[in-house]
Amino acid sequence: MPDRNDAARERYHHGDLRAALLDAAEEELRLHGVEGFTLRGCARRAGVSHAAPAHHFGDARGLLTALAALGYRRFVAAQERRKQAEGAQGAGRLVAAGLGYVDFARAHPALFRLIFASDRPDQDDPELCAAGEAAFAALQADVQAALGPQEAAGAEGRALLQAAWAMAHGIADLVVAGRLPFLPEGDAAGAEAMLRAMMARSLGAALAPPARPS
Amino acid sequence: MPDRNDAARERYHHGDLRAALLDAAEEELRLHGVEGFTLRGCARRAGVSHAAPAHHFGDARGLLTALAALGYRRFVAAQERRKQAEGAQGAGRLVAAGLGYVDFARAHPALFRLIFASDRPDQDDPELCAAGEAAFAALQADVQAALGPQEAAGAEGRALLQAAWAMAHGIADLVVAGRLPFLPEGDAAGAEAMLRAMMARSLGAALAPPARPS
DNA sequence: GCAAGAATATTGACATCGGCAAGATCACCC
DNA sequence: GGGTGATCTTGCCGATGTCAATATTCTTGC
Repeated sequence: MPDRNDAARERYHHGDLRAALLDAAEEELRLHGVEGFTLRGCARRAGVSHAAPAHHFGDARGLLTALAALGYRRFVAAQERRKQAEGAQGAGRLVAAGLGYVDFARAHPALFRLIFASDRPDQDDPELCAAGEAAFAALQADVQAALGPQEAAGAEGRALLQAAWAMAHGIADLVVAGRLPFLPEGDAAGAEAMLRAMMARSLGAALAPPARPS
Repeated sequence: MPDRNDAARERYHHGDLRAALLDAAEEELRLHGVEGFTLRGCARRAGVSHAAPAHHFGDARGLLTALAALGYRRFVAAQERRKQAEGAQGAGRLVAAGLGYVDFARAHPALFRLIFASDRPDQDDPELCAAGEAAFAALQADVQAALGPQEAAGAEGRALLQAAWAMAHGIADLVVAGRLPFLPEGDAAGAEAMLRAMMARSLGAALAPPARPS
């Protein structure tokens, strides 16, 4: 194994082309969007021939599926980061998760669309399915934190889960599309307060059940 | 003008190729999605050569832009239909509009994605801009109906508008993606009740301001 | 050590796509 | 009824995704 780190790109065998292609694909996606994504462009960016990706991903769909799965895991991580950073408890975890949802969409708009609004990834792929199920499980756990295991399993739990999810998703998708009209551009704190208020609204009475009714 | 209705497809000049191409494009979009959309496929479906669309729409983007504008107007009409069918008043108009929003997304998923989640239409196109502004104006009018012109112009009006929009959009986009887990498939009335409850949740206190607090 | 086979990457080919240019056909107007 | 502009076709080009054939390198067994 004669050091393959610096001289990797000069050799016939790349060394870690799979990871390099995922990096290249992410950058291509960022620059050109899902609809301008090109397998040959990825290969060029990674410095290999146009047919090289096939050995690692099969076809373009395979590469985009792997990228979507990778992005999905980062999406869950962004929500987790928010929850931990805020030390959120109870229903506050749902609010924090929603803000993390939007964080991810703003940071990686093309990846967000690849995951949620594209037919190109293979939704039956086991890795992608697992990533999606992990995201759903985290959401269910947050609903439990908000309502307790008893309520969370019932109709109110389902309603809360769907409402929080739909609100977060709607905000995120509209932000990516540049269609949230009153979101302040320069004012990060103001924007955050607005998003927080929108999330809180979707939670309804769940936000402060043990407190007095104001 | 020797009757051009039945024999139109046999002639060198089509007669109304622009409209025929829009029909063909809608069907192609429905079948293959935005990402599988093909200008040549549209031309084939309309029974003309592959270069014919250029004379009416310039390029593929032009055709998709015109289709998006057309779809946007239908999208507004779907919301209007709901509001009238329910005879909705006050904040109920926002709920009805949200249900119309979802109606459209379910009936025309690919068109919905073309409008809200695609970079291919030209968002600076005057016709498309006008359609978008009409949709926004209708939403503003519904907020006025819910809060009155006074409140609607203030911060609460902006918050209500964005919350209702984001909730409706989130539901619609998740439905199109097949990701609303608890939406009953066969039970139309149950599904409608669930969507209605989600919309109502996003409106917060605005739903029944003149009534007693239950 | 080293040869055989597997893994990895390249080259070349093909069908299809979007867009352009040149030519054919038709409608309309004076 | 002839000309002019609009409409449509044909042919072409570069780019793309995928496949087959080939070249290079790694690994494994002996």
